[in-house]
Amino acid sequence: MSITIEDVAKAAGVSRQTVSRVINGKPGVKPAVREKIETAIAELGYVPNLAARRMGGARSFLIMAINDRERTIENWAAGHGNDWVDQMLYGGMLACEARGYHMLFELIDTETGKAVEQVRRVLTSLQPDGIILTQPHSENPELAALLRERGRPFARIALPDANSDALCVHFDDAGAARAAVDHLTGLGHRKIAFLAGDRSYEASLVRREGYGDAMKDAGLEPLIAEGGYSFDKAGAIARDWLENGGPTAVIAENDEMAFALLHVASKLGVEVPEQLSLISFEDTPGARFAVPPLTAIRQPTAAMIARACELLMDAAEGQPANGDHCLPFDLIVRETTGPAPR
Amino acid sequence: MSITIEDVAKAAGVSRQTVSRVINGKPGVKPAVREKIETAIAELGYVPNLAARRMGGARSFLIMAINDRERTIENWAAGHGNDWVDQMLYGGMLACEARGYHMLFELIDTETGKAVEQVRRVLTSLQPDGIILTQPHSENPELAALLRERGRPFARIALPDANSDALCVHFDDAGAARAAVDHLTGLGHRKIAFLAGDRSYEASLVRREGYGDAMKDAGLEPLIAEGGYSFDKAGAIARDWLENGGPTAVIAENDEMAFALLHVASKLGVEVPEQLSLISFEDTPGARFAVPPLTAIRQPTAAMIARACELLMDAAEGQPANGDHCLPFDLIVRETTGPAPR
DNA sequence: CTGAAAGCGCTTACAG
DNA sequence: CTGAAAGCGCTTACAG
Repeated sequence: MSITIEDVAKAAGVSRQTVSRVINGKPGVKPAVREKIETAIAELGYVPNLAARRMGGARSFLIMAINDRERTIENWAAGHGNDWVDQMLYGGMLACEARGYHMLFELIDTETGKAVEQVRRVLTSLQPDGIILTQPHSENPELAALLRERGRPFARIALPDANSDALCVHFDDAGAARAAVDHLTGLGHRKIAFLAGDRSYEASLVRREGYGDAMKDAGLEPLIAEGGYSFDKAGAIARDWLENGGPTAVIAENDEMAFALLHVASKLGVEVPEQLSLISFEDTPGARFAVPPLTAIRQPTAAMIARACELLMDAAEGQPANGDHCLPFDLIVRETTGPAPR
Repeated sequence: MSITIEDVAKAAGVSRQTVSRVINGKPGVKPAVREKIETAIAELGYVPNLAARRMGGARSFLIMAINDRERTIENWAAGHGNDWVDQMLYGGMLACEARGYHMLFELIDTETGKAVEQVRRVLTSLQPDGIILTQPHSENPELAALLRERGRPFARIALPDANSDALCVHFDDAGAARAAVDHLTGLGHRKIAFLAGDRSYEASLVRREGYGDAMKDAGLEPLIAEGGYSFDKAGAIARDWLENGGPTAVIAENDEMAFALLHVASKLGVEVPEQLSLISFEDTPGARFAVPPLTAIRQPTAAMIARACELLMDAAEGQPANGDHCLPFDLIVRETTGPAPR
């Protein structure tokens, strides 16, 4: 029912292998023949069937991103939107499309046993040419082992792992923490706290370190509190700080905690940014709707996924990619940072 | 390299057709044999290769949702998040997954010529079992014609089209408009305006009608203004109303226009909801962040896409689906509606 | 109830 | 530079 390679071959008066060569941009076809084939393709509107290509032994032209099932669904169900997924699709779909690939997107359970089983299934049912592991799957060594064993190229969206040379794409967490500190010291702040997330996240550790180093370099005393990425925990910490002459500036590891700070400050009549400056490390769409709008580090999510796709497509085409790729972040200054109060 | 149907057949001591029957849940396999095969499948961890299934002449197990390229990318690029895409994936991915299908998501240009060409391409490259057409593609007759000509089941997320019996899934726009009016009259409002979007959208027309009928039934005078879904246009209209003793309540067709109203009201010192009540017809995540949070009609996006997927999977499995399917909406009362001022 | 045959639309070696 | 052959992992009729 559809036009096949055979139809093109017939129309161009050649064999189907020759058509295949042209489709795949392979050398060794006389220019005149190539042109005849290209004309036939255009006239017939021929488009190769990907399933058949795959069966023939070629690539699947599929890049699969693996996301955390629970967290993703939770966000969707709450109607919160999901900035991560949006930016991932933005970066990934366009990168794939540009080279004739398609991006697939799977929800995988966090629990290792289930995760391995589920990834195994999609690996064989869909046969993706490359896999992108996002948090927290990107830090799961068993998943990496499975992929390596299957010989499937994969990219971790995560900080480099000393025990592994797997391809990884990330951004400069430490540098971003330092940039946040520098922005604040530039405004005259000296009591700058870091409202941290969870120690089980590698990135959180690195950010703390970047923060600590920057503070030390500025001759300031670091102050780190554990907010666990939670609104309530962060709120309690904020209340303690604001009621007891704590920091004049806070760097929060995610928007949720930044919102808590804003909330408590408003309740306590502490003005932002006049009396308290605030930087978030996340910048979801809500950051812009906050009152006042949050100054924030913007992670290059779309760019990281796009890069991962590029590297995986390169690998699928025979140029194995590896190493770690660090992408630049942005510090977006909005309205929650201002000169330190005297 | 992967386990194939042949391996299972060998392990169970049967032919591969018999295994195929079991995989596909077809009748005519002796219970004992079926069990033996199922055991082998479990032990070997066999998972069918979808590309091969497709090539063998079966389904592709792919459902493809077609979205507006420009609008989607625009939202992503602005870092706005994209509630529609999120809810679409939420409803669609889970529905597909539950029956062993996968949801694919394509960005297609609005311009008809390009759209037809692009859809034609993905149709033959990916061979989806079903296609979901979302706005504005769902109102493009050429796309519907192409799909019909190809014999591919498709569902329009749109209001029923009198000229077509194509499967369509939508929600009760007119009923939602009426519910908004009723909520407002229940609060004592009598001057209730409808801030409409664009006449080129079928849904907008239907909502106007629902609004008009409800007003008439309540013995009230309808007042419709054309806001074109635009912040600026809506702002100008709002200013005119608020400065000249206009309506005490407004129903806006999208959040953008509702935000404009809020913005102008705040500028003019008009208190919401004390002096002005407001209902939006969209309820993106931003609606909750608005000050005050918006009372809104919530469209059942996830449910509509899930339903479309169900119907298309039914069709792929031989139970052709048709007709129009109307899903219920929610009126979420937050803080922008209150008793009419006296 | 079960199996042998043919074929889906491609690609990969292998000849020439 | 080009083509004939074999095969990828399945499924669909068709026999028995």
